[in-house]
Amino acid sequence: MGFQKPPGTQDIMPGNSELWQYVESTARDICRRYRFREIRTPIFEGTELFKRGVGETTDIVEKEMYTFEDRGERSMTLRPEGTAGVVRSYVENKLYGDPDIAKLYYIGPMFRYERAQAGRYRQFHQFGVEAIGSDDPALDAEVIALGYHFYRELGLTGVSVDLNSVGTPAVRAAFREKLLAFLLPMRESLCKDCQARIDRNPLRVLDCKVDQDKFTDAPSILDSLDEACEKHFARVRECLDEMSIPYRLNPRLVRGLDYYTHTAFEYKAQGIGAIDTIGGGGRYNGLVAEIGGDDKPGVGLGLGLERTLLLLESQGIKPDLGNQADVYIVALGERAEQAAPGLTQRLRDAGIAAERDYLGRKTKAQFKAAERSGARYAAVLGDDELDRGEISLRPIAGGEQTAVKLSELADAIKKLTAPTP
RNA sequence: GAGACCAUGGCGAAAGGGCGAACGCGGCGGUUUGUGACUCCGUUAGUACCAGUUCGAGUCUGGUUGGUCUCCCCA
Repeated sequence: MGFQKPPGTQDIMPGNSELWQYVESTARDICRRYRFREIRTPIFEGTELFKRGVGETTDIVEKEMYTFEDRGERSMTLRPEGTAGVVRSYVENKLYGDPDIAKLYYIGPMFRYERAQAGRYRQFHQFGVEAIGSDDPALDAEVIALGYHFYRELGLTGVSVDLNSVGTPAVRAAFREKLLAFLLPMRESLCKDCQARIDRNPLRVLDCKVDQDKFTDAPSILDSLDEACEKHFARVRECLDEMSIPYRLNPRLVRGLDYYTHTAFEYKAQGIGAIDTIGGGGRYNGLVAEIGGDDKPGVGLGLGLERTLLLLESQGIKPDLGNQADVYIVALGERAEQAAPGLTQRLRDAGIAAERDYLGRKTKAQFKAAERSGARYAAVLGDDELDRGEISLRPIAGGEQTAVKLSELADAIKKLTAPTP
């Protein structure tokens, strides 16, 4: 029957879109305070960018990208994450030439071809920030703080920060060997998934839910860090402590993108089905060079907006969205209907959210519509009022209606609907 | 990529092969030619789609599409 939206996508309808706007404006205001500025990059890029940036062997690149050939026979991909595009833009626009580091944020859709489930969609939205140009561990901490601040500002509780250091590529390679030496002998005793993971991504085996207890003696990456990594990580933790940002050390935390170095972190919360990660990020010191720019270090995060919204819902948080009308014009009779458009326009000119009936409905139905509109007052216009150059303001919630001069209607409404503490 | 469950009006929800698809909410109209939230009355779908079994299917079978959830992985 008719057309349907593609699987794993959503129509964000009125009533819900206001909630999105609220979450987005919260993100923007956080960024204003942390001095991150918005960047808007294309939602598709050349496929090669993601292969290079995200990593050829990641799940994202191997099986989740929306890749297509454009009419010029170039391979394009709908962005599966935000960092690669931002870094590309950083390099292309030569931001490395700026005297200050780049502190950028974005809000927008991402695309991954996966089976949808609670909190997972094929088109989803991320709020992300990237700070490029400094290796200061304080910046890692600031990015972590920003995300934590965002959730707290929305009123969410139970959001925790998992923190790890994944070192440098050299550190990781060495650790990988150590880990394999530990895992391979016990290979047969591990669950099926882990046996497969040993080959693909041994670091992830430690995260297994089934075999948790078998890994108590497993080597920890935190013990394998070299001096520079360790120093950086220690300073990150020190900064977080000073900022009063709580976190949980999780040496088994591994992120799904290849570009992370040193700091890696995830925000976790319960309440979205089987999913507990609501956002994450980390440092990516080799990425800018990989994309073809100067060897600039960077750190960033990406937060799932759908997951944030889901969490708001599961925690029963309902912000006042301010999507109600201020006044509803009830027109009684033909003359009133004649006068209604002009009257409505004058109110809107004065900054008032004015609604009226366009379906030729009877009085009773107009009052019901007035109630639905959320307006606190109905402005009732009939022949009597019209003759006297007046209009009646009737409180929707009940009570006496008062007559107001038509010329003073806007002011009267403003006075009546002014926010009262 | 694999699996489980589900699919009736704007919404919620009945009908476990058979009279005109109950009921509630909501909408519209009337009761009350122009001042609503109460009452009463009327009205508002043919059961996601396609095919099959049957005298007869919303109810059984198969397929398609979509949804929910889970594994994998992540936001």
